[in-house]
Amino acid sequence: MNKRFSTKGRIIFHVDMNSFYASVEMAYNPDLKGKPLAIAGDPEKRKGIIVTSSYEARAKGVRTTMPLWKARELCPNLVVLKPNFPRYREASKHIFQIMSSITPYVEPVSIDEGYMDVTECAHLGQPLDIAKHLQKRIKDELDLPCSIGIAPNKFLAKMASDMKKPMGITILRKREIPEKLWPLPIEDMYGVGEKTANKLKTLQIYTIGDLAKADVLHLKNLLGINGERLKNRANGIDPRPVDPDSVHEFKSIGNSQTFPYDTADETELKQMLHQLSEKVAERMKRKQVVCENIQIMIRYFDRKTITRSHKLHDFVENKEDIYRVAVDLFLSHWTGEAVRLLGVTAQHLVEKEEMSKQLDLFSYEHEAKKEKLYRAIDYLTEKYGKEIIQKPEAHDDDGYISTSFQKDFLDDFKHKE
DNA sequence: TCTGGGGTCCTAGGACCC
DNA sequence: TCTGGGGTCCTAGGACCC
Repeated sequence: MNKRFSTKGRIIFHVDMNSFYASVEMAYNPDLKGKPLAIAGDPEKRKGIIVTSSYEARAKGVRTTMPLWKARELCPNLVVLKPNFPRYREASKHIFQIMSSITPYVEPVSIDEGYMDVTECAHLGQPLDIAKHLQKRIKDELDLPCSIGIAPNKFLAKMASDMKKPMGITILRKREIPEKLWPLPIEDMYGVGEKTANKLKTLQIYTIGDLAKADVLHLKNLLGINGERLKNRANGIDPRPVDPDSVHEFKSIGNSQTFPYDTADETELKQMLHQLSEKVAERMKRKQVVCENIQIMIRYFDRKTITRSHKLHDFVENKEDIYRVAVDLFLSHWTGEAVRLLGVTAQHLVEKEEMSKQLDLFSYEHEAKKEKLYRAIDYLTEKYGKEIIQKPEAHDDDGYISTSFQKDFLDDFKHKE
C-alpha cells in the first residue's frame, strides 16, 4: 500500500509565499524594501483595488480588495505598482522547480502556494530540516520569503503555514490540535467564509474548537455535506491526497472584464464578447482542449450578476464558434440595462487527445454492446422461442432489447457464456 | 465617489426516463 | 382511475479561495 494514499502517518508541507507580488517586486527592485508597497490595478479603468500589499502597508491597515483611494487615505506614502504577471509567473515557476527537486509529489494550488507530500523523504532528514532547507533555498536563490506548515494532512498543513508569517515554519501535530487550532476564531478556518461564519454563530459556534465539538446533525442541517466535512477538519481529519496531476486537469477556462464605464451600447458589448471569446480560445489552444459548454456572465450597473450557459451537441474550440454561442446567450438574456462586466467561460473541457479516445471508445463500446446483444438474442430465441424475443415490450423504439427485459433474461445468458 | 479576475465545488429544481 | 421513487442531465446561483 502506497503511504501517500494512506491517511495515517503522512507528512505534508504547505508552502505559502508571503505577500507574493509585493515580495517579487522588492526582489526585483531592492530600493522598495522596507517601504509600504501595494500592487493595484488602474483606477481610471475601475480596477483600482489592492491585489497585494507589503507588511509595512498592512501595518497601516491596507488590505486586499480595498479600493486604492481608501488605501491611500490610510497610508499616504503608499508606493503603488501595477501588477506584472509575467514576472510573477516566472518567479512561481522557479519556486515550484525548487520544491520539485525535493519530491515529485508537489501540488500547486495557485501561483504562490502549494502542497508537498514528503512522507517518503526520510533520507533527506527530519521534516523540520527539509523545510528549513527549502525556505533557505527560496530565500537565497529568489530573495523571496515564504511560510511553511508541516502536518499529517493538507488542512492542518494549510492552517499551520498561516500561524507564523513571514518566514515561519510551523509543525502542527495531531495531539497539538486542542492547544494550537481550537482557540482560533471560526472565521480563521480555511473553508469558512463570511456567510458560513455567520451561520455557525447561530449555533453558538465561535471558535474552531466549538465546531470540533458541535453536533454533526445540526451542522448538516445548516450547511449540508460541508457541515460534516468542516467538523472533521476541525478535528484534524482530512483524507485528501496531494495530487501532482491536478494542475493539468482544468475544469473550465474563462475570461471576464469590467468596462471602464457602464455601457448599454450593443456594438460595444458584442465587441467585448468577441475579445473575450478570442482570449478563451487562445488559452484553450495552448492547453490543447476542446469544450462542450459555453457560459456567459453579465454584471449590471448595480452589480447584480447573472450567468447563462448552453450545452453544445459537439466539441468546440475556435473563437468564432465560441463567440456565436456567447452572443446568442447574451442577446437572449440581456435586459438592455447598462452593463458593468462581461465574462465568457468554456466548461466541460476535454483534452483533444482524450476526445478522440472517447469517440473511439464510444464506438467500440457501442459495437461491442450490439454484438453481445445479437448473441444474446440468438441464444434466447433458441431457448425460449421467437415469441418471447418478439414481444413488443422486449424492445425499445430503436429496436434494442429494453433494459428491464435484459435484467430478466441476460442473467440467464451470462450463465451460458 | 467602493468592491478585479481567475478558478473549484456544492445545491437545488425541472425534465426525462424507468 | 390514480400515482411512487430513484437516477441522470441540464441550468442557475451561491460560497469560497487566492
